[in-house]
Amino acid sequence: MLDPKLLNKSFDETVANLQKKKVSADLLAQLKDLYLVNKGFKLDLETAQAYQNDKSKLFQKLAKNSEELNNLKLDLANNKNKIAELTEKVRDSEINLEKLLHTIPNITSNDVPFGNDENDNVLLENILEPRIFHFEPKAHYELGENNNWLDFERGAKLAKSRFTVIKGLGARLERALINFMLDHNREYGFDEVSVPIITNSKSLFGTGQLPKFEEDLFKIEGEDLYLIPTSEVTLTNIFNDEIINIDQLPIKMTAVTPCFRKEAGSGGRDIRGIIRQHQFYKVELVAITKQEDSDDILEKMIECSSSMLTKLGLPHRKMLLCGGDMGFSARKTVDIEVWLPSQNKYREISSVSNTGDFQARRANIRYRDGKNNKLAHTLNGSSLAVGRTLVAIMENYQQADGSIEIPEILKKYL
RNA sequence: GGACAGAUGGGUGAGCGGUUGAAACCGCACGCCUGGAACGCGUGUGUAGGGAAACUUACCGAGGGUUCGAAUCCCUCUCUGUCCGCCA
Repeated sequence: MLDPKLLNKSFDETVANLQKKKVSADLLAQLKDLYLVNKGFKLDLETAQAYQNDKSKLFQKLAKNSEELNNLKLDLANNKNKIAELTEKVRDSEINLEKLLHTIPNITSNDVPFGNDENDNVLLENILEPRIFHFEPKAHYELGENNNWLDFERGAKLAKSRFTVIKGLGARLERALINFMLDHNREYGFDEVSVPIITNSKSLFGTGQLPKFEEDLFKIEGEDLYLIPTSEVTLTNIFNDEIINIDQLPIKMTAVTPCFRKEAGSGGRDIRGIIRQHQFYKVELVAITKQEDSDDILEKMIECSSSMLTKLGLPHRKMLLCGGDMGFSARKTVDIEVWLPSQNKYREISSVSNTGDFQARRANIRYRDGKNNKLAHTLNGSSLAVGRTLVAIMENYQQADGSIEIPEILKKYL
């Protein structure tokens, strides 16, 4: 959540910054007005409350049925009505303020470039050269069916389209990848955590999925519960409404969970194969840090994910996202894209973001720094989407005869 | 799912409808004591908002209600514990 004080104290700067994320200046001006109106009502309310509190103390001193007491009663009855009115006004103005505030994305870090979409992202680094094929490389869905790893029809039969049954060596490879990734992350200092994959609206609000992106989530009927779209939600919210002791920071966690996404609005994109599914495993990294440490830890998380691809021998590149391509909660995001020979291009396989205090303000995650409680910084990153890694291995390690070689490092996990 | 019990500050735990934002103890911080420490003694120590400050408002699981005044009374909900049921 945006700090509403920013609108009051440095309005122009904030407007300029949020232009990167396509937030209009009008909207922010409106937000500032709402903030000031609400503040005014609050002040009036507090004054009336102070009056009521103060005068109520006199009741113990005044004689029963005295004229003074009766007058006071009348006076306070009036004041009470006034309080009720003002309470209403404060509440209404607050609802209006929050409704708008909750839909404003995070401000971006200064080094985030302007831009509209993925074409304006900035290449940071290429790692490993794509292999040269002496035959026409097949798409993973073709390889998957030929090798009897991927069964799309049965997946659709069991649930619907965008669900897939993974079988045989494909299934074992998926599990091997998960184990390999978790071990790798532990070497980078991330403690393994096992979290619920169902979560409530409060947690989803905390990390920014709600209220704006409800249509992307699978909701449990009749309950305030949703399937998680990423374990970022449950990992980060482990600490919601808590004050963390500073010597526990940074907290670095990793988890594997299935993730569930409705993919509303993704239209016909990636309809073939397992690139875009309603359910997929993802190994996640989450860090909770001191304010001054988050930039460094972002770099380490990017390195953690990138080196994992290097170990797997998969060519990839790091892209600094432009404002227009960034997510709602992010202050700075670096995507890692893996080479897919069949598409002859790089596709997102990991996204690592520093959200600054945006999620911490929503989820109320703080740490004690001496006498002060400060909002923590939270970061998250896919330490690779498992399904997409499987895709990348299939395509990059395919042989002329249609078989798939197993990356050396995974052999001990099979 | 059924029955009962409970929810108070960093922790344990008192709280009568009005000097209780909250006793006491523990913890923590600082000071004194000491060569240094322990012990002991003293002082301080919740969160959030507003304000330059003085100060002020809200918060005792959450939300409502009664009252001039609610941690305290009433209602609803949530969670936790115990017992029963059901189970991986």
